[in-house]
Amino acid sequence: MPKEMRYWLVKQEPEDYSWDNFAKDGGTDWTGVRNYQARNFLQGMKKGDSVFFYHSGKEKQIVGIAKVEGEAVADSTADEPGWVMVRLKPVKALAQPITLVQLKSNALLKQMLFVRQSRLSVSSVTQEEADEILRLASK
DNA sequence: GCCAACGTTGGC
DNA sequence: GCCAACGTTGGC
Repeated sequence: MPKEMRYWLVKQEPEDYSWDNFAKDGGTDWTGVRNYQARNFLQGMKKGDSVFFYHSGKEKQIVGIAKVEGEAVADSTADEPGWVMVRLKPVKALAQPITLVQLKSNALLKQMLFVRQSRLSVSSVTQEEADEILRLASK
């Protein structure tokens, strides 16, 4: 039975928590999501899924790939119940970061949910989009 | 620094 | 339940 591979994208201000911080930590609980749509995506994550790591703010580029280490659990940093966090582990930095400009100039990738909805901090990525990102990143 | 897009809040 | 006002986010 072929294993279904799923892809996601999380966004982070590098000034708050950069890929380098993440790589140094060797993994982190993705906490602090306080948006229902983003929360629903977090809840959809399954162990082994791949997660693109995007730097917002000045950089605006996808910089690395992470992996989901486990199912969503209650967010320990939340004041109210109902919010979740997911344990993520770094896999590798992209050989070539993919900038937002590149994404927007690509017919397929400019359709990405997170490109269309820039404020969404966690989003899903389709297999086709993931393939294209990985193709660009290995150039 | 500005502004568009979006989500949340609170008065009615 | 509607909607105006407000706050936040993030691209430009």
